[in-house]
Amino acid sequence: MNDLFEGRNIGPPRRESLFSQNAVDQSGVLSSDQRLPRYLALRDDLAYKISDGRWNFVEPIPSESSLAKHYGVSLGTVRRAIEELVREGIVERRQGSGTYIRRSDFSGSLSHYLRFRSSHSKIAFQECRVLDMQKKTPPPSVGECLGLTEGTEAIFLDRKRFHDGELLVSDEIWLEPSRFTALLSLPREEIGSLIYRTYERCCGQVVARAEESLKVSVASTAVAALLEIQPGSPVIIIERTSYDGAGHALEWRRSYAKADNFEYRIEIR
Amino acid sequence: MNDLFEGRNIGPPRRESLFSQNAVDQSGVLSSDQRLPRYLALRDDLAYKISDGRWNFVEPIPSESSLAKHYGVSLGTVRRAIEELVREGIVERRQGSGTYIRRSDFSGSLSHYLRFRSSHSKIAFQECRVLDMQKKTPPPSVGECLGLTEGTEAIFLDRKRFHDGELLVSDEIWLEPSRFTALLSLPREEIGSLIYRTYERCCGQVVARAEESLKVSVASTAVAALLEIQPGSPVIIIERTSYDGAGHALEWRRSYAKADNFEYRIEIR
DNA sequence: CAGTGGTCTAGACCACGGT
DNA sequence: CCGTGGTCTAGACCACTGA
Repeated sequence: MNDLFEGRNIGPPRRESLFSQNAVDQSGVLSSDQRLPRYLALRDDLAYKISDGRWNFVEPIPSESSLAKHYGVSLGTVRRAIEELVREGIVERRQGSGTYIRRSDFSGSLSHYLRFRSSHSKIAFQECRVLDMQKKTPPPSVGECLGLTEGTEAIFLDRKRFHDGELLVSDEIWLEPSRFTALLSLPREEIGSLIYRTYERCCGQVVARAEESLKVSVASTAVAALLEIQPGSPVIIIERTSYDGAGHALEWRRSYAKADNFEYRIEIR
Repeated sequence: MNDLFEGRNIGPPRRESLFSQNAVDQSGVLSSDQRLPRYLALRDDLAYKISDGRWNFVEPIPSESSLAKHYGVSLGTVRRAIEELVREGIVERRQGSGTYIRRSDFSGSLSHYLRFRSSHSKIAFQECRVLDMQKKTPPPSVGECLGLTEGTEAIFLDRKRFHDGELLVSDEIWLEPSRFTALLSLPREEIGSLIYRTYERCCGQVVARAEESLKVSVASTAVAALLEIQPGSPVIIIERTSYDGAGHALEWRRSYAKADNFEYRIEIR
């Protein structure tokens, strides 16, 4: 039970302040940067323990009061640390139940902002098909992004997304090869639209975070063929790099989408 | 001095709880929804006082301790309320100095994400020119957005933005007429690129918040002429509605930009 | 019903900013 | 130097969840 906690240390009393009531490293806790506020040191330690996979998604992490007791800090400090993690989207609180590790649902992804004008029904029918999956040498920039040495093969997927039968998005996906070998033995039909859940179920890889960029271009003949549109039509290009909890790149992808189906809204403050 | 505070009430003791130590409406304070947590009631009251312009941008709002005393709540509750306002971008704290009302700097605006490939110099030279300014009847959708009755004239501006001498963005701006009449007597040359500062200086109108949407299209002949590009080239269309602190729409604008100069990046969690 | 997070208080010291 | 926000503690009651 106590091994639920073993990890890095948060830091000794830090700052020789008079009011540091707690002998802070009694129970094998605390140590790190010192000048860092305790709630941040705690945040870092919790983030580390979350990323190394010792806690799962279905059970809550240890309760606030047990954390406070374990680390020898006050409840308020624990709450502050957890608030940070909530703000960062790493964790989510459920009153009466506990604090849970959050998986990204990618609701902030730019490809969420594709409108589907063709769908007159309320529920847009979405279908995903993986047309190709093989080991292949990625372009140098992609290989570098995945942390591969020059010339190493990666896993390549060619995927198409349809809405109400209309082809809207074409994805080119590159995966870090050593972590995703299990995927290659999976029939292509079983890699559905929830590809990140497949990564979890089949390869034990959890995407925690991603970076996306969006730009606009006109379809070359090659891209036009991918999307079954006229060359010269405007297309949206979304590139995404996905990372696990430890910050290692797992996936790089580039999506081409018809530009007339895209609208993005934000609020500025 | 006390009139710095007069405004709405936050609410009587709300919830007949035993631990409600403070006779909460002694000094003319508190009242509102009741079931609302106090820190939210306080947040609402502060937001109201900020929006009605009783406090300015150069001085801090009353200190946490004076707010706590005035409202008869604890310091922690005041801090929680202010944290909300910070999170919403309404206010910003400066340690040792005070808490200040924040003006939006629009750093989150989508038009910030225009890359300027033409500029090889480090500093992109930006120039803004207002080509036209007049009273004009806006399209019904714009008039409605500004809260005008059908057929009422608004103030229209045609503005171009250049980078290193190259025309990149064309703006069509519509302003709520009664608040911006002073603008009409200003020479067009004096409305620079910091148009929101002009609104403040010249008309006393402060933009607190805005909503933006982005979509992609191909240039019609009219738009192609605006941007001096070929018809059929891809263009970015950014529409923005700006609001004052009380939530009234001040400005509606639509910007056309060359698509090949746009790249937007986000992080997903 | 026990346990979790949510709200709230009261009061301490610290670090920073301006006078 | 004083006043501001920043960190931290200790302990209370409330509202919700799930067994």
